[in-house]
Amino acid sequence: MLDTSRELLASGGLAALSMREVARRAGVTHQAPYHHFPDKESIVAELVTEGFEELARRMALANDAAAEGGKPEVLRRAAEAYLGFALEHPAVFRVMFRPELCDAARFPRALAAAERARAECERLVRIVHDGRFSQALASMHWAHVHGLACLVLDGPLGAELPTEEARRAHLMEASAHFVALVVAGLGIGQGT
Amino acid sequence: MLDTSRELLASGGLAALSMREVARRAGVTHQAPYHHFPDKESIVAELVTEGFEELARRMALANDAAAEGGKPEVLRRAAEAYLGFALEHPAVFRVMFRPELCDAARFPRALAAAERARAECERLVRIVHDGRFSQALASMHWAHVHGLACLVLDGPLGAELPTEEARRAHLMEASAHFVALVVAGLGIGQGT
DNA sequence: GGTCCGTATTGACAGTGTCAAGTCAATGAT
DNA sequence: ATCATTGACTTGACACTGTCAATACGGACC
Repeated sequence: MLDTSRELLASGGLAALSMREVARRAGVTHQAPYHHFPDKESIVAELVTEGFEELARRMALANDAAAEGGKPEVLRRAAEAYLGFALEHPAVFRVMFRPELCDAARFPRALAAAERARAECERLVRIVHDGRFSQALASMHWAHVHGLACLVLDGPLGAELPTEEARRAHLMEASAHFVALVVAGLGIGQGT
Repeated sequence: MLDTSRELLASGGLAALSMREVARRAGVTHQAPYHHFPDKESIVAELVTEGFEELARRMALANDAAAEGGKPEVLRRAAEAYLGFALEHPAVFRVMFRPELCDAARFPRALAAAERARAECERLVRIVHDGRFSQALASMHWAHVHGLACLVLDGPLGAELPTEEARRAHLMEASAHFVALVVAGLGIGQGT
């Protein structure tokens, strides 16, 4: 059932995800899905929750690389994690950042999952900036990867980078510039 | 007519923008708008076009500050221009980056306007990086402001920064960090 | 055996975008 | 002056959506 919803969302975007269509694909009448989900928003919320959980998982894995690879490696892997998720699940990613589709007050699980991803972002900031943290710094890091993801999915970059490899390569190149700036900035601020 | 559409979009998001509602507000029947716009997509496309034109205008103004203020000032003003537009016209901004709502092939004007904004971004890169340009560099800069805008409009930042002043302040603080990194990176690469 | 509950069905309602045809006034050419 | 054309609008329909209401079925439990 959720699988069907995921397929619909992935194939035709949010417009293709309709209660009646998932019922059709399940071979039941249009009202049957309402016994498993109170309304359409609940289905979307479930997909959003799963999305944030998966994203947080990937971000956590990237942050765990701090021990072996050092700060540049953490930044590289974090970007790879975030952008990899966006490229592999574009439709889910888009829906995750449209709060009007999934009221936070009604779906605390979705909010908690998003909070988890955010916590990983905060962890990254502390790792990279030697324990220091500010919301502005976190926003800067998050905005970098998020902006890249948005631009390649729905912006001008997406139109002219047709293959997934081209997109990945371009994103990692742009991200490498950012990482270089950050490590250079760290080097100026102090040693290491 | 377009004014009504803008109001609806601004007040209740894309969901509130319906052909029948603009007809209602104009005091005519539901079919009348179809004599001025072939379909709903055309209205959205018009709003998107205007949006990109205004955005490009603001970006151009920011870039023109190169003569007086130097690179950091250009970067600051560019961020202010982009984020200011997003904060002042959130609903239009959101629609501008949802290509499924406005087929580029059908609406070349919208595409041209978007291209103009992009050209201003390229101009900024050349100004800041002493004439050098790469798509990856441009993506990095664009992603920074675009990511910030998306996060504050629809992401976790938006929920806890209720007033517009708080949002503006936070965005400019995050952006200042980025600008500092860029100028630091430039200082390392060469003199100046 | 009877009751309850989860699952499914049928049928309806309001709302949407959009097609098709018809009305009606103004305009311009013959 | 008459007539055809054009543009703005109306009426009426269709298919589609999410959702509410009432109804049926079938197994679990007392």
